[in-house]
Formats: sequence, C-alpha cells, structure tokens
Amino acid sequence: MVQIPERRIPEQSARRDAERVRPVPTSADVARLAGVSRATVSYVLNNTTAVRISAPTRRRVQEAADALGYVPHAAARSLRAGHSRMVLMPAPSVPVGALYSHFFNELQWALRRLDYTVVQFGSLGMSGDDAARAWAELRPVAVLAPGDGTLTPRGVDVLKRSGARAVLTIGPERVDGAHALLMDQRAVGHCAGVHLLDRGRTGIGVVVPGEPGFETFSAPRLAGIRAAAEGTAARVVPLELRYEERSADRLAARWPELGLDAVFAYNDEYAMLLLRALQDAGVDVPGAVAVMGAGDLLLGRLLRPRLSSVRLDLPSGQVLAELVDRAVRDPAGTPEVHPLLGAEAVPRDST
Amino acid sequence: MVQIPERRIPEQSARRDAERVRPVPTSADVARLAGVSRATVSYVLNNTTAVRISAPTRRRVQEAADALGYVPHAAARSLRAGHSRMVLMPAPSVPVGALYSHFFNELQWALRRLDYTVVQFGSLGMSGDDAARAWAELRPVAVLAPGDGTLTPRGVDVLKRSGARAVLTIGPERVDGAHALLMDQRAVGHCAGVHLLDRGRTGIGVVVPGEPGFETFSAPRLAGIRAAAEGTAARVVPLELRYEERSADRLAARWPELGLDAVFAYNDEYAMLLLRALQDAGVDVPGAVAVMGAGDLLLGRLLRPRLSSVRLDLPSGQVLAELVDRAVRDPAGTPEVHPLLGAEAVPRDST
DNA sequence: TTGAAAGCGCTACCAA
DNA sequence: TTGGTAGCGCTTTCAA
Repeated sequence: MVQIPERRIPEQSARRDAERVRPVPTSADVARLAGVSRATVSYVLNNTTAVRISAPTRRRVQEAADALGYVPHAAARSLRAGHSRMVLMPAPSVPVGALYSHFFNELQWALRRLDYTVVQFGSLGMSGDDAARAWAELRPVAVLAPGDGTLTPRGVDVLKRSGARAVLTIGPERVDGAHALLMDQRAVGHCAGVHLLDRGRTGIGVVVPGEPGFETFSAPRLAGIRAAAEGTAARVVPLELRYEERSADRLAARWPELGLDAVFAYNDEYAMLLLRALQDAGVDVPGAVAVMGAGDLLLGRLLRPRLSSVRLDLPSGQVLAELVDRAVRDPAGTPEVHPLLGAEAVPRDST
Repeated sequence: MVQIPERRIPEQSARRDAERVRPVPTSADVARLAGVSRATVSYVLNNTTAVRISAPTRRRVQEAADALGYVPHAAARSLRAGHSRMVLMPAPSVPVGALYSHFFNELQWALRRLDYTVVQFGSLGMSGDDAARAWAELRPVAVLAPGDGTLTPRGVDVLKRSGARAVLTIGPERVDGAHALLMDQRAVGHCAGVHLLDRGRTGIGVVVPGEPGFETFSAPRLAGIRAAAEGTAARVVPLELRYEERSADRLAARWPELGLDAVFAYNDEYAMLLLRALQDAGVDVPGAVAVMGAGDLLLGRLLRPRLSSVRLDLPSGQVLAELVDRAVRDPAGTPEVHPLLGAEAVPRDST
C-alpha cells in the first residue's frame, strides 16, 4: 500500500515561531548554503575516506559550516550510528582525596586518547536501580560504576540489555555480571594491623568515621585489621569519631579506661585529629599509644611525632583505560576481577 | 510526487546480525508484545495526561515493558523533543577541596530537583574552543563552565548558537556573553591583607604554589593582598613554594634575608607546610612572623600555634540552581554577575 | 480509546 | 564525484 503523504503543519513550526530568533543550524542548512547535498556535507565534515570529494566542494562546505557556526548534533549522530563512544562514570558523591581525583583525571585522559567520550553522571539520591536506569537511558558503550553497593546485579542487567558493552565497578565491592576494579580496603587495614602487631601492640583501637557515607570504606578496613589480629592475643576495638575537635577530645578523655596501646584511624586526617587530642590529654605518643593513619598525606609528616601511615597505590589511568577498552571490545567475556589498590605501611615516629 | 518505497536491506541489518544476541528493546518491541501501537506505549510510559488509556491496556503495556527490560532512549527522545534538560558542568581538573565538592554536590542535587539532568564533562587537555564545541555537540540546555579562562566569548557564542539557553561561568573570571557566578579570589587576599596590616605587619610574603594550574586562583589572591597594602608602607612579596617539605625547608632557610614579618599562604595546607618549616628553622611564629592560611581547615587548628585562616563561604546550591533555572527560562536576559564567594578572616594564634 | 505516520538531525547505501 | 533517501527511536498530531 502506498501512502500519499499529506501536507501537514508540523508541530515543530510553533516552537520554531517562538524561538525564531536563531534556529540552530543543521547539516541541511550547511548544505543549502554551500549548494550541495546533505550527504556531501556529511562526507566532508567527517573526512569520510571511502568517498573522494573535490577540493573546491570541500572548501565551500567548510566555509558554510564555519559561517553558520555549525556543530553536529551528537544525539542524532549516535542515534543514526546505533552506538556511541560514551563512557559513563559516577561522579563521586563523597569528597574525595587528591590521590583519587588525580587517578580519576588520568583515567579520563587515557580514555579520551582511546577515543571515548567520558561523561560523569551524578546519581546522588537515587536508589541503585533507578540510577542504573538513568544511566541506561544515555546508552553508554561502557559504564564505570561505583563499587560501593549502589549497583546491583539487576542494575548490571538493565545496563547490558540497553546496549552497554561493558559494565565495570570501581570500588571496594564487586557485583555479579560486572567486571570489577577492586579497591580492596581490607588490605589497608591488614597492612596497618600487621605493622602494629609487629610493634608489639596488643590493644588496637580502630577509628571509624561517625559521619554517614564512609561505611563501605571503613568496614572493610576494620575487617582487614581484624583479620590481621586473628590468632594473636591482640584485641581490636572499633571507635567512632566524628571529624570535629570536640568529638576527638571526648574520645581522648575516656582513653585510659579503654586500655588500648594502639590506634589505626580511618585516614590521616582522623589520625591527626585524634593524635592532637591524645597529646592534649597527656597521653604519650608513641610511648603509651601508637597512632597510625592511612593515605600518607604530606601534612601527617608535619606533626611531632611524624605520623605513621599506610601508603595507597593506584595503578596508572592508562592501564585502566586499556582494561575498559578490552572489555568493550569483548562484551561476551567473563567478568574479570582486577585488584587495584596497593597498600604499604610507612613507619614513622608515631608507632 | 509520490515515492514508492522500494524494499531495501537496511545497512543496520548487518550490524544486527553481528549482535543478534540481544537486540536492545525499543518501544516498538514493547508495542508488539503488548499488542498495541507505539503511540499507546508512549502514552502509558510517559503518563500523558491529555490522553486517557484504559486500565487493562495500561497494565499490558507496563508488563511488556518490564518483561523486556525496556529503557527509553534519551537521545532519541530529546532529538524528537527538540530540546533537552541537560545541564553540563565542568569536571574539575584540579583536586578540589571538601568545601567546593560539597557545594558541587548540593548544586547538583538542587538542579535535579528542578528536573534537570546534570552531567559532568571532563575537558582535560582540550583548548577552550574545542571544549566548547565538544559541549555544544551534546546540545545542553545550560552550561556551567569553569570561570578560569577556559571559555572564551567565541566559545559562549558557539554554545548559544547550538541551542544552549544559558551559559554560566563559575570561578574567578567572567566571560562576555555569559552569566558569571563569580568567585572573587581577590577578596580572599584582601581580607588576609587587612588582617595582617591590622596586626601591624609591614613585610608580607605571599605564598604562590609552584605547581602549575593554580594561577587563576593564586594570582587574584595576590592582587587582593596588594590592593589591601596599597597606600600603606607595607611591602608585598610573592614567594613560590612547591607542596613538598624540601621546598618549604629551602624557603625557610632563606627567610632571614627576606626581611618579612608576615606570610599569607595560598591555602591552609601550604601554610601548615611553611609554618612547620619555619619553626624547624628556629623562626618564632607569631613573634617574628605571622602566618596565615585560607580555607579554615580543621587540621590547621591542630597546630601549635593554631593557624589563623580565611574562612570561605559559598552560597547554598539551592540558590545557585535557581539562578541557573532563571537563566534558562529567560535566555534573552542580559548576562548577570553574581558574587559568590564570601571571605572572612579567622584570627587564631599564628598571627 | 487507539492507531498511523511524520519528522527531529544525521550517516551510509545506492544510483546517477 | 555528488545526490536522493531510508531509517535510527521517539513523541505527537490527526483521524478513526
């Protein structure tokens, strides 16, 4: 059956009326101005190699495009192409250290060198599956989701069914069906535990941030130190601390009754806070208590005694970008787990 | 003229062949499964109020969508609609403090409440105009670009011509044609300068980070302190410092010959670094030298003497989101400049 | 209450 | 070497 298209006034015309000011130029406008077809415009602007366009035509098209300020429409392009090169990354929702943000930038840079478009998408305040749906709507070729429990196996499925060729988590946890770039926080705790036990400490406090949102990091660190103490006579005691002087003072005040001779803080900042409070309360560091942080911040070295810490090592963004690229090229491959985080004790004067 | 569409094998079929495994479900698939038209599917899934769909049909469509794991295609949708609700934000390229990242999150959250989709787009290593083009390809309704010199008036024009209804910069500089959310770093320096002059200091060193990428922040802070010293007898001397102990030790070693009795560091971290180095070199703080930072970090209060600082105040994300929304609703409005950054000296023991 | 179909901007196939 | 045109997935108008 042949349909005879009737002449209709498209709804768009109304919108155009309101915004007639400056309609956004399309490739058709460029074609019109250059006196060629839209196909030719596409060939020229994309440097299509399969087709040879004469130099004069090429020039006319370029000039027309420049004159109009033409910029191609990414959505239309990827709709037509049936796929995109967009890699979706989570925008970190908690303030993140310089180490991690450096790593992030490196990864982004490396992905762009592999011709991916990196987009960060904040999903604050969405449940995991809602977030996955929202990501899926953008039809990314790959998703690098936080490995912090946000993403569920259902979420992974939603993403894959909507065309994501690779789903990777990056963080302390892994998820079925997704590749995992595993930042195993337990190693951090373990490493600290071993160091403190080596120093002959037998009562180890573990500072856990009182603020919400850190559980996925702090819990495995605690587990790691527990694992290190397993089979020894040492006790491991979690201690909640908020990042304020008052909270630290309170903890320091009841220190004697805790009977601990060591403490591993969530990170160097909490460690510094507690160290100062202990000193103000008259507790000798490292004599009576060994204090250890994590992250190996420069600032920790400024204290007296210099703060012992756990140095964290992240691989180069280059390596990770290649991992992502490989996963994209082989969508059917079995999910792999890549340990990402190296941890090493850096003994200084506080332990 | 009536075209009789010939039956062609669409190129897509080849692609589909390769990926036949699991073609991504479209609204047509949902329609087929539910035994209705694509229009009906759209009505149901979008809860279109103008059209009443019977409950049974509604249910059938929902079930079909769930069964297929259907997720709408954002690009197709916004292509059809002729506009999107995407707000493009720059992904910060330098590690950013907790204050700023909190502010960022708040803004993102508030924008989402206004029904915008917030997307961060890293533009590391692109020139300003390339970045603007790359942003424009995504056809965002609004762009919140860094006000750090990346964006040029040309860039603003490219964005507007490709349909962005609002372009705002957020940072220390403003750009012609764009609204500005101005974080006037000069105020920070000015504030520190006034405080140090009040304390009777007459030779003020200003620590400028030796690392690249901080110029847009550090230069105006220096200018601000110069402005404060204008017309007084005080000298202002820029001092380059890298964020490492060695660099600080070197600076401290040549301190006596500098003849300065005060120093304002780029931020609290640089201040703490230098303070420690000065103390190690036997310089009395605040007796011989007053040391002041910026950012009012908790860690600065742990030093002895407690570090004086400049507290920075950022408005709530809510307020800013409304600013963005207003700019979008009134695209023709004259660009406005909104001062964003409040600065206040917090005197402690180091000055 | 439901369906048919146009068309958003773009690219790639085929024909000229 | 260039042009015509189908069709990516979606929404919406108009007709039934």
